Amino acid sequence: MATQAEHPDRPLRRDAQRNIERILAAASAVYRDVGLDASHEVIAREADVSIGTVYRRFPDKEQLIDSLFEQELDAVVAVAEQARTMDDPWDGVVRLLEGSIELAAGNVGLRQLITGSRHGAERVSRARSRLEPLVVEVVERARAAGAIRPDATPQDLPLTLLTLGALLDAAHDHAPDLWRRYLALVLDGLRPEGREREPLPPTVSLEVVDQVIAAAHERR
Amino acid sequence: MATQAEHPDRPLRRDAQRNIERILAAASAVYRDVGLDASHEVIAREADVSIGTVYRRFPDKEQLIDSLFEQELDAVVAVAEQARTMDDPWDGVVRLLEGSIELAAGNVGLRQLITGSRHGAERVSRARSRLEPLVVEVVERARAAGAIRPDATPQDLPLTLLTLGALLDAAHDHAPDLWRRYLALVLDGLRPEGREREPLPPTVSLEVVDQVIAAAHERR
DNA sequence: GCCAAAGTGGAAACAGGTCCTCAACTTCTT
DNA sequence: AAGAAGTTGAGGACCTGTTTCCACTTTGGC
Repeated sequence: MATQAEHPDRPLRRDAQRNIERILAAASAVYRDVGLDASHEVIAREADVSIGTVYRRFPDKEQLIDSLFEQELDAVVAVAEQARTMDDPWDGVVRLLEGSIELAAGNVGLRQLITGSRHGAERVSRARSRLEPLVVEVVERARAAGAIRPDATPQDLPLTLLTLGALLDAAHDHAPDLWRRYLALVLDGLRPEGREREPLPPTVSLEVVDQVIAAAHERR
Repeated sequence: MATQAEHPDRPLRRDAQRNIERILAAASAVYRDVGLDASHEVIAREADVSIGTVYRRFPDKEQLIDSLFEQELDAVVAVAEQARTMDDPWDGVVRLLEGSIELAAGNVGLRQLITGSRHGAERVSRARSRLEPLVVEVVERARAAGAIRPDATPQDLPLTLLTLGALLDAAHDHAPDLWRRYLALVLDGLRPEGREREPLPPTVSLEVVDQVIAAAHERR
C-alpha cells in the first residue's frame, strides 16, 4: 500500500512512522464519530499533523478507509457466525440484528459502510458476500424450527438494519438506546403468531422525539 | 407575500404572472421529485425561465417552500383526523401510519419536511402541533380499547415514520412499495399479543436489497 | 556535531457547487 | 411609439474540500 510504495527496503524515519500512527488513530476516531465524509483537514487537525502529511501518506482515501474498517467488518461477520451457532434459532436472529446494530451504533463510519456508502466498496462487498450465506442460514434455521414467522425472509434482516440505521443517526445524541425499542417492535413482528412477549424497552418524551426528528436531516 | 409586495394595486404584467405560475408548478414538481435541496437553477430550468426571474419572484426560498407545502401538510393532518374517527381504533392506528407514509412516499420534499428538514420550519411546526394531539388521541383510544399493545405510546408513530422514511428514500427507485412490508412488521409488533395476522406484503430479491442499500447513501 | 536525505507545514491553486446581482435586452401596456 | 415592467444569463462572491509544492525542519549515519 501507499505507505511503503517508494522504498520497500529502507525503513521510514521515526517521525514519519509516528505520524502515520497518529493519522491512523485520528482517522479511526474521526470516522467513528463523524463519519466517512470527514475531510482530510479534520483528520489532520485531530492527528496534530499537517494536511500535506496526511496526503503524502494516504493519497488514496479509499485505502485508508478500507484498511481501517477491516476489523470492524470482521466483527460483524463474527457476530453472524456466532448467531448461526446459538442453541436457540430465534436467539440467533435476535443476536444477529442486535449485534450488528450495537456495532453500528457506536461507529458512524461503520454504519455508513453497512448501509451503503460508496466508500470502501471493495472490502465491504467482500464482507457482504461472506455475510450473506450466514444471514440466509440464520433465517432458514429459525424458519425450519418454527421460531420465526413463516413469511419472513433473509432479506428482512438487512432491510431492518437500514430502517433502524436512520434512527441510530437521528437519535444518537439525544437517545442513543432508542433503537432497542424499535428493534424489539420489529422482532415481535417477526416472531410467529401467538408467542409471548417481553415488555418494550423504554420510550422517550415527546420533546425528545421532536429533537430526534429535528436531528434527522441536520446531520448528513 | 413576495409576489405582490411592491404594488398591491397595480396588476402584474401578463408574462410576469405566467412566469410565476410556471415557477410554482416547476418548484412543486422538483421538490416532489428531488427534494427541498434543489437549487434555484434546477427550478428555473424546469420552469423554462431564468434564474434571475426565480430570484425576483421568490427572493426567499423558505416562503416558496412554505406556501407550496401548505396543502400537503394539511393532507397529513386530514389523515390524522380521519384516523381518529374510524370505527375500529386499531384501524385508526393503521390508517394514520399508512396514510402518512403514502403521502410521504410520493413526495420527497414532503418527506423531508416531515422527517425534520430545517426548511419551512414555521409552517411545519404549526402542522406538528395540530398533529400531535390527534396522534395522542389515536393511540390512547386504541390502548383503551385493548387494540394496541399496552406499552405502545404516541411517540412510537412518528419514530416509526422516521425509520420507514429511510426505506422510502432508499427503495424509491427499485421497490417503491417495499415500505409496506416493514410497516406491516412493525404493526404486527404493535398489536396486542395473540392477535391473528395477515401475511406480510411481498419482499424483494437479494439483488434488489443490494441495490436498495447501495442507493441509501447515494441520494442525500 | 555535521549535513544530506527524508519528511513536514501550510499557503495557495484548483475544482465544483450554490447563491445572488445587475446592466443590457425584451416584452407588455396604453 | 415610448416608457415602464419584466427578463435574461454571464459573472462575481462565497463555500467546502482536494491537491500541489517548495522552503523549512527533523532525522540519523558518519
